Amino acid sequence: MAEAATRSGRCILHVDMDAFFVAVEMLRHPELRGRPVVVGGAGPRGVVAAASYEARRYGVHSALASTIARRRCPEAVFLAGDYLHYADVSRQVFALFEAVTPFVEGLSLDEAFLDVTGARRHRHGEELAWALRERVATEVGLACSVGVAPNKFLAKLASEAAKPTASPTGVTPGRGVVVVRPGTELAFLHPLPVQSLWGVGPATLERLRRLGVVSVADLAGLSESVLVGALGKANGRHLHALSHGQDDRPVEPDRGVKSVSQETTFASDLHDREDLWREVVRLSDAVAARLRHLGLGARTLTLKVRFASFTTITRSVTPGAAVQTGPAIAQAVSGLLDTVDPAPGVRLIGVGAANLGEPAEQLGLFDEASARGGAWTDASCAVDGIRERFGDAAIGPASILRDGAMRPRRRGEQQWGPTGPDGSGPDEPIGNDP
DNA sequence: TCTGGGGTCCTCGGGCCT
DNA sequence: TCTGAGGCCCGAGGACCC
Repeated sequence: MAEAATRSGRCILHVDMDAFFVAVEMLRHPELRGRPVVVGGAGPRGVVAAASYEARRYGVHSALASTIARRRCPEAVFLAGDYLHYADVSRQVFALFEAVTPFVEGLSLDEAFLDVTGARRHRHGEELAWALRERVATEVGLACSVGVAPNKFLAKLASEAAKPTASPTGVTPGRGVVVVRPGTELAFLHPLPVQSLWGVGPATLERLRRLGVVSVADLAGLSESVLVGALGKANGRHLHALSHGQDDRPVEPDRGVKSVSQETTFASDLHDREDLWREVVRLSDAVAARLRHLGLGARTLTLKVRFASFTTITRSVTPGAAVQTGPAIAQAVSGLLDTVDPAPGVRLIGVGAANLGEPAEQLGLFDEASARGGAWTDASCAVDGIRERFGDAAIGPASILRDGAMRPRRRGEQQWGPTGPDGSGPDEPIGNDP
């Protein structure tokens, strides 16, 4: 079955930065090297975004509640994180990727697929992987792990196998580069636990366990019809193909944005509709600014609410015209907010925009401006210009003002959870100083 | 005091139309 | 006029990923 994956002769690299956010912080704070370091939300509802391998020895990992992380590793240095700086460093790293091949598909700031099938005419895939790893280390100062394989999903598994590991006894350096050669796909793949596969999360794992599936080999032993019956058509077919090493998805350098959203978790639950409305206006404004930056409008708007019980609901509306201003989005979402009862307590609220396309004209406040294409569009462009010159905090919707204080927030700020009740959060490393 | 933020994709049910 | 089938769109939510 691996033949299908190799017949095309593709060579894909998956490059994954090692503990990226933490590693970037260590470039700025060399004194932190060798210490347990955690980047993430430091407030009562924050989560870990990244942990150094020294911290992982204590069972600290990404998505772990910060409170638990502190309990497990009290001596760790906790950093609030600086998303914008990480994005800057990411651009440097991606520039090195693009020097190897134009076919680079970024998955996140710290991870990408590279199709080096063409570049391989000059050098072997493995040679390219080692050279790239070396360049990232010498020119940016960061470590990465690279998987080399005939398709994307095997390359991803290979890079995982190349990574360092941490256990209570210590940190074991990774192999750096792992190659899955054509003809060895199934030997590499089948011994792995089934949850290694892309798309097998807790829910799917539980269903597979009921079928007696533990390893990828077990999965490969089931027919496609059995998997479709258990997991649905798309997921069943997908996992059946993966279990046989088959993955024909191309590396896509320009994957367009499909949706834009912004959400926020409150340090303490909100019960008042007015408070929620202020947040909706602020989030709508932020989403609109990003839409304008992308030159897109949204036809579908979604309100997301997570209650104190952690149950989450979404409500969406498709008014018709594609909008890209804060007031237009807030207006559409206001009707959705009216259907929500905040009495039980709301811990998170979010505004999303989907069904993206050419922006339509907006309803205007002023006739003259409306006739020219929309007052809110004009006003929003002016706001964009002010923010460009003076920063995001310089201007915002008046309706989010309370007690004379606006609470602007930049994109990427507080990426990993709310700060304390007073809005404070650590900017400098906290924990036991050296 | 457990559980963030930003995405993508899929499934399912209901409404509408032919 | 009624009914069922099928296609399509929309809304809601689940699952998964980094």
